[in-house]
Amino acid sequence: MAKPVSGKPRRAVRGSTTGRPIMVLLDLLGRRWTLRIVWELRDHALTSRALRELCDDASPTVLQARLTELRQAGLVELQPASGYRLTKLGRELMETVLPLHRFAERWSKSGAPE
Amino acid sequence: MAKPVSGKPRRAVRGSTTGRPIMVLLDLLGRRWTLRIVWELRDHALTSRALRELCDDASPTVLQARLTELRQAGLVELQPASGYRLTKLGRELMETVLPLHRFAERWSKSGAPE
DNA sequence: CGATATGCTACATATTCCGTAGCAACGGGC
DNA sequence: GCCCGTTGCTACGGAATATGTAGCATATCG
Repeated sequence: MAKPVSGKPRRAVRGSTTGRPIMVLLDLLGRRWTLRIVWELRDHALTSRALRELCDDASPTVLQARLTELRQAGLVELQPASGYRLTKLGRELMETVLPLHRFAERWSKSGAPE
Repeated sequence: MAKPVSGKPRRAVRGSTTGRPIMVLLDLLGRRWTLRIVWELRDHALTSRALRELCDDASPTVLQARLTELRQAGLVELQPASGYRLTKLGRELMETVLPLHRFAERWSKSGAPE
């Protein structure tokens, strides 16, 4: 485990210059694999490698970056024993994202690209 | 690339090789500006240029690409008079995404990066 | 005819992502 | 001790995307 997540401040988030929370959030979630990661962690902790497999073997570089971002955002935490998992806050996010599943089903039957 | 939206199907969506609707959807939404676009269209139609301003002046290249994807996905349509707006399906998506706003507020007070 | 606004595109530059490989640290079995 | 498998994580070069600026064709208004 290299870095205590608190390390670098760096420019808040890409895009969204306003700082409005919703923009920061949309910006954070609108990155490759971020939503997917949260989704895969929805009901069990996963090791970094298990997570990678579930994410179509996305490259560890990005996954690691996303995981760091998500940890800085307080949505994901790393448990020495079990691996990565959603924090309480992360689980709240999951709650609000879950309905997407039902929508996706409806969507795939009406307008989704194949 | 001037394409009538119905033109080519082209490789379904990046990543998500499974084809499960939720993956396709997460993949679609997990792209730069996609979520933001849907958000900005949440309750009024916008011309491409107005949309651009609202999206921190993102480059027209990506926005145009995203808009095309969203149109192919049946979530956004272009009205000659009023500009871009959500379809019925797009509005349903918006419904399921709206709770993010409230979450973002809570989040910004507990764990968000500044 | 301008003048203005629309949707959309070209192209070169920056940024980001991918894929492969590999590291250091921890544990278990022997 | 030693080997072996697993963990989290990183380096690096090439591929894919995004950015920024400019501009096109069309349409609408005066």
